[in-house]
Amino acid sequence: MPELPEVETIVRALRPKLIGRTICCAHVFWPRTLAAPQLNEFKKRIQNCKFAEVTRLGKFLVFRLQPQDKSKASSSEFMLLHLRMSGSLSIVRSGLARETHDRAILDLDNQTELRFNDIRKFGKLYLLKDHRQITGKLGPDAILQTPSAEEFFLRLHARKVGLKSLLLNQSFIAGLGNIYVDESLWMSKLHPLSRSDHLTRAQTNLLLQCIIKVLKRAIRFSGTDAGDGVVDFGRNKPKVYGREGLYCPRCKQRAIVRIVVGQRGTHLCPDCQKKSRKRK
DNA sequence: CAAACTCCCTGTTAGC
DNA sequence: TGCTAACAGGGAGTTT
Repeated sequence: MPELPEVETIVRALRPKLIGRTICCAHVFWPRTLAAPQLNEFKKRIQNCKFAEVTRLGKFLVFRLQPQDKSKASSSEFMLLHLRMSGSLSIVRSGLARETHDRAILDLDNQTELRFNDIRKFGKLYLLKDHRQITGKLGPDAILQTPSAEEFFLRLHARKVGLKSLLLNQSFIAGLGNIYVDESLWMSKLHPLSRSDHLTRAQTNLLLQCIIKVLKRAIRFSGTDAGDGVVDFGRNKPKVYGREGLYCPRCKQRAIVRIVVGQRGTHLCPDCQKKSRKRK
């Protein structure tokens, strides 16, 4: 499940291979992958565009494309891609047989292809003149736009929700998914159901530091091995995620438990992560 | 406003 | 062995 560190890793790998390449032709094999515009217009507008920038915002991949047709006005196009659960990208030499779950392919001008493969078909592709249309709904990117400690405290206190739900909410902070929320809460010894407006300044400061630490470590390791066989991003192993029944690596007193929070499997140490008492 | 539920999907796994 | 049902989950949308 690609979250911020995995998407960052993908961006870094793709950037040198894509910058300067021109798209010759686009193919979409699963229509619902393309969120906007319609297929005909997508193919027409993306053809002869050159990759000018490869970045990300939250979990969105953001490709800035420069149209090459001299006849057209040459304002940038933005191709946005959200990998959701099972999406992945690869660059292969052209002419190879299509893989089973390939949903879209861009033919490039150097005998290679950019392929989007997505088993579960949840991924979404956009081509937009103004990417703020989509990315404008995102909260600050956890790494690229890290909020100040004060801002973080105030925003947590502006809401009255369970911590985990809020950290998963991309309009609150962008980039965290199920794994890194569980890991960040464990590291900061906070309970996923603690209310966001009950945290002290010390706690919100610590939480912010832990989020940054967890994400940067994962980026350093090119992602996290969730142990689900879907993604193998190296040797960065989670401390609690997917480790139900195993001893907490910090206190070594209690086994990790799994609860459900907002329909998401949630892993925590019942000893380290006590739910904070309600303040009177 | 917050929480709960539904939908989109398919590979994996538990249960019979 | 072979089948079916449950499950996983990001995010948008709907209902309570």
